[in-house]
Amino acid sequence: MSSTPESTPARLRTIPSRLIAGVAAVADRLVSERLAAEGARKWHFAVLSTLAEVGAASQAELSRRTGIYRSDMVAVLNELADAECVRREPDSDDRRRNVITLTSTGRRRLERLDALVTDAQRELLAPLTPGQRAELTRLLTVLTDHHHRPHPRSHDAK
Amino acid sequence: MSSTPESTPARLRTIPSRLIAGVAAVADRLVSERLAAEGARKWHFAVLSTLAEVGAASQAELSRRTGIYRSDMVAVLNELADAECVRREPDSDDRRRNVITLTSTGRRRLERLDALVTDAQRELLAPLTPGQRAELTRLLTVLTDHHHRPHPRSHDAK
DNA sequence: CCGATCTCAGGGAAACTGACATCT
DNA sequence: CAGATGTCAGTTACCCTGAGATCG
Repeated sequence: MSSTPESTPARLRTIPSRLIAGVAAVADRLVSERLAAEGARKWHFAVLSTLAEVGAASQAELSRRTGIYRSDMVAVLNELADAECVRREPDSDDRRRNVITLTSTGRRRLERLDALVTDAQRELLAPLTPGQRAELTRLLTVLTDHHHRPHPRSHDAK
Repeated sequence: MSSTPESTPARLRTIPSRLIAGVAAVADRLVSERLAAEGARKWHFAVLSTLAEVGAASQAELSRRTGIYRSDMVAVLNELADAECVRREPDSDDRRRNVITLTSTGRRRLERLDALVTDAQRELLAPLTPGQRAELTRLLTVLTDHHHRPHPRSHDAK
């Protein structure tokens, strides 16, 4: 198998957290490479995808739904707005907020990015049977649901 | 349960690469927090664990086996050497190399860190039955083996 | 000359913290 | 007043590149 004379020690290789980190790295690379071909990054996809599903939203809401920090959201939205994929306008009902809206340009861009992401998933899961893919998704969902938010990542209010 | 009215959109929530990234983040946090209680990080554990399994090794070999970059390995070994967990001495057979050896202090430290890491795995996989844990490990192993190294991460020659 | 090893000097993306002014 | 929001300025850990010096 491995052409290298050296390989990861058995102890390390079977530690679940390391196994997961390794697969996550592969997955991330696959997705990022595909998106980079269109000059996009995964956050762009996450934001566009969220907007398409829930309609217009404030930046804080987008932050919670995508897992991107408020602070980092600013730059992402700047990029998307520069590319005319979203519009950012002050909310007249609540003047602290900006209302982010998906443009038709953004919708078309999302379609392309979505295809790339789907492609990457196919490549990632290629070695598994359909049943195994479903089982993997199921197990991962159980884990995320269980360890779900006491996590700092989505800035949950308490 | 989430007290927030907002949640991740269905489309995003079911994308395998995002699912995996989420679990990987949880896993990483669990492991890192436990190790931090002993003032250690995961790289320390990886290096000590590798040394315990394969005996003395050069830095480049450690780099390949653990997945840490040569460049970053320097600092990790400095820390481990400062804590007297490893010794670093020039190789008399090949004077380009340093031979890294696990000390008895390092061995004791590894025992403690290993317990912490094992603990973190237990917590991570707590919501799964033993059978599910085995299945998850199996699926992840299939994926890592299949996507195995055309990867840049371990500086494979060729 | 070619290649491997160790080291250092960075860059870039990402995760995260803290602070501030503005608004409800 | 407490709390949410958008923004900016940071830090930290990682991932990764490149280059130089030494050596086989």
